[in-house]
Amino acid sequence: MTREHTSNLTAVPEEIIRHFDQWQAEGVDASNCPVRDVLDRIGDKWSVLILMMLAREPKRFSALNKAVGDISKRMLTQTLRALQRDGLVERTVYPTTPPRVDYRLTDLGRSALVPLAGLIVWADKCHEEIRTSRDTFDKEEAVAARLSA
Amino acid sequence: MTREHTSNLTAVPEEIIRHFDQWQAEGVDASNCPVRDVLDRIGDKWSVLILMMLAREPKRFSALNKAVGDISKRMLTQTLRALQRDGLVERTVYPTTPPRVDYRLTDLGRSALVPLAGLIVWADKCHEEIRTSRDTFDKEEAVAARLSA
DNA sequence: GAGTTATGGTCTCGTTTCGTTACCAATGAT
DNA sequence: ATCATTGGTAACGAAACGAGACCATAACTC
Repeated sequence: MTREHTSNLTAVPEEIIRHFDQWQAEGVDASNCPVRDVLDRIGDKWSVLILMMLAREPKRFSALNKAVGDISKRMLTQTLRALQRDGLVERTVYPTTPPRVDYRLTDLGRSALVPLAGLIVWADKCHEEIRTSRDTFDKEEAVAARLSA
Repeated sequence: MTREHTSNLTAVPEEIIRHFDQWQAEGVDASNCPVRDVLDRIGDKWSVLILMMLAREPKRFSALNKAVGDISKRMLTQTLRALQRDGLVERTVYPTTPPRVDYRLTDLGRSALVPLAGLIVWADKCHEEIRTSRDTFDKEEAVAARLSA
């Protein structure tokens, strides 16, 4: 049993766990927890995606709209405004006609991508296992439903 | 050198950026992007919080309810079911009266906490800067609104 | 033996948020 | 004169969310 294998799966830094413990003791309401504050914002449906899309280079509104595919203009506007408000994204308007608007990451936005990259790698690695688990769960649920009917 | 500054302080691994580029080329619809699949799920309002709360040890439903504070029982149930379905959390029922139900992280759930910890550290470090940015943005917006009125 | 308490939910209902579609202003091309 | 293009807004129906009432069961209290 290599230590490497086990600890890769289960090594949550003790320091972080202590952090969690502390928050837990106080109760992590939105009002008193900075992590809540930040996670509620970028933890929405589109923010992470858009940060990803801007990683390499600035993009125009329409390019983002096309890159994400199933986002509506409404939500794209809304998400970009929120990211801009939080200082993760910068908006530049060129007053031509038709107008041209560029969105680019700020330093803060780029810094966010570092931890997000870790999450993305994890998601990519584990999504197969997750899908399998979902299938199993749904099948069991279907069986249970049939029994109770 | 297309990008002059910034890469010293905030290095996003080139490998990750290439990943983004690739997805971008195809357009990241929910249907074809594994990261979307996973992020849409755990990127909701409560999942990350609950994973955090379970980091140290299993917890009962009521303990989670108290720890998170402003979550409703409805959403707690819903979130826990989703996490269970995805195989991140395990649910154990002890058929006593009143019933007792434990929730604990699976190995997969623990493995998620590693990248999440990175995100949490980032959030903790940057939330002050983000708040400042919000204040500035809101103030400017207020000025703009007054001008246009 | 009636009332109280405790747990882990579910149900209902009103509010927020989201997604879809239509529309707009300004200009250059046809 | 009409149409296409860009970066959005406005309005409306649909879906998700939050607050609170309710429930089953049994042990304990009076």
